[in-house]
Amino acid sequence: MMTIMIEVKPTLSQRREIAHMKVSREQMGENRRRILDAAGRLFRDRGFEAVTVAEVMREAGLTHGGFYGHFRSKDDLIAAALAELVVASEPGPLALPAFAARYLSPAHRDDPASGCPVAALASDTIRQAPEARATMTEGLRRQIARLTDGAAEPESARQAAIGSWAAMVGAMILARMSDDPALSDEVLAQTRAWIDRASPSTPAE
Amino acid sequence: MMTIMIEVKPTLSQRREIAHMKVSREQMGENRRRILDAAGRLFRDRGFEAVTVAEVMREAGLTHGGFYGHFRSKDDLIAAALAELVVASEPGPLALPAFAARYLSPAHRDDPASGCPVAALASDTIRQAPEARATMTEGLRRQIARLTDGAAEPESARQAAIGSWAAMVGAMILARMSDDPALSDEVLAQTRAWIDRASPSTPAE
DNA sequence: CTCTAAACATGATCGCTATCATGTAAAGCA
DNA sequence: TGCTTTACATGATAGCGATCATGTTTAGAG
Repeated sequence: MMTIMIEVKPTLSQRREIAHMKVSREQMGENRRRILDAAGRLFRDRGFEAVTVAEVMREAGLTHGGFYGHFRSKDDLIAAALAELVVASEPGPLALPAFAARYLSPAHRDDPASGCPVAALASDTIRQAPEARATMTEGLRRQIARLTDGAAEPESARQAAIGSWAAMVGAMILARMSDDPALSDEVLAQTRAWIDRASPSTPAE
Repeated sequence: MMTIMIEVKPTLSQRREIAHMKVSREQMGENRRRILDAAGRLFRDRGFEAVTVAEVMREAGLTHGGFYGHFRSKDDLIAAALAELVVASEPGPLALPAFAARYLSPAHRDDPASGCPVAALASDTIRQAPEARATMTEGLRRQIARLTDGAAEPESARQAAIGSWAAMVGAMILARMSDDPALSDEVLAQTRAWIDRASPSTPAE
């Protein structure tokens, strides 16, 4: 779930001086990707509601008018952006203690925009359109699968995967919610220790 | 955190036929409580943004005009409603396995409006005014205290309290997010089992 | 009992945002 | 090369929602 940080500083300067133009099909595809990427970061940073369509387009280096040439509606963009975020994570196995250590880091807490979409958007998704919820549910299945991949005892591994994944998501939300830095740090560290203690010992990732 | 469900079907009929009136100081206090109660339920159910001031007032049996006689702004209402929700929970100790069982129930999942304000509103609070975040942080401290109350070894108890509280909040959010009932149920059950397994065995609540 | 202030209802206002309407120029086909 | 379509820019539109303005009545002070 910890998506790889992608640096996309769009070369909007290229388009800056030209007014009214049609771009190549290739450019259009890149523009669409830029929109999705900007949306993914903005949504994680501020939630679905607080982000405006115009703002996403601006971040993507375009103006608000062209938006409806790419997406049917803002809800459509939300669904597409979530799918992109969930699909973007590679399906490789995740060894629990090492993964938890990375996930529960202050760096991750302090940078929601390029962090886990579940920690950032799960609550918002609850009230979202069915398609968005379905995408996140599929992401949850995949995450459980990744966390149980290569386990000896499937049953206890599944319990550990679900339990520690819930703890990671909950801890990240609580840590971001807390305005007391010490308590916030402690939530991360203690949850990490808690997961380590309860996890079947696994070699490094 | 699991607030007691309070049935407040206001006797607005009493006010229905009367137009333009000043109410007694006592009535005003009751009205304020009604507003806070309605806000607390609506916010938990649909989040801060999706709930309108007019809607809260309607639910409280009043009209939107009187709102600013009670609160400075919607943000002020949010802060007050959160404080009410967090303070309302009695400070008694919570024995972990029993509390987790109640918390991680399908009934709780299916009724956010009268359920835990943290599971419902923690993510929303992250982007809220400082006062709201401070209130929730204080609530987190209290919750940790309640979960560690009466423990033999303070250190490991604190770790267990934080770890399992994070797991409970995370599991509730994931369970509400999932559109697959079976998976949603499983998240609750497995997280509960995970907490039980990792918890120092405690007698019944 | 009078008078004043309070508490709430009704009815604006004002800004913000999703979405649509129109124009333009270049891409891509014939 | 000329024509048509398209991708995007610019400029509305329209509805919603927080907040304010005003009026009315009665609680509460004297």
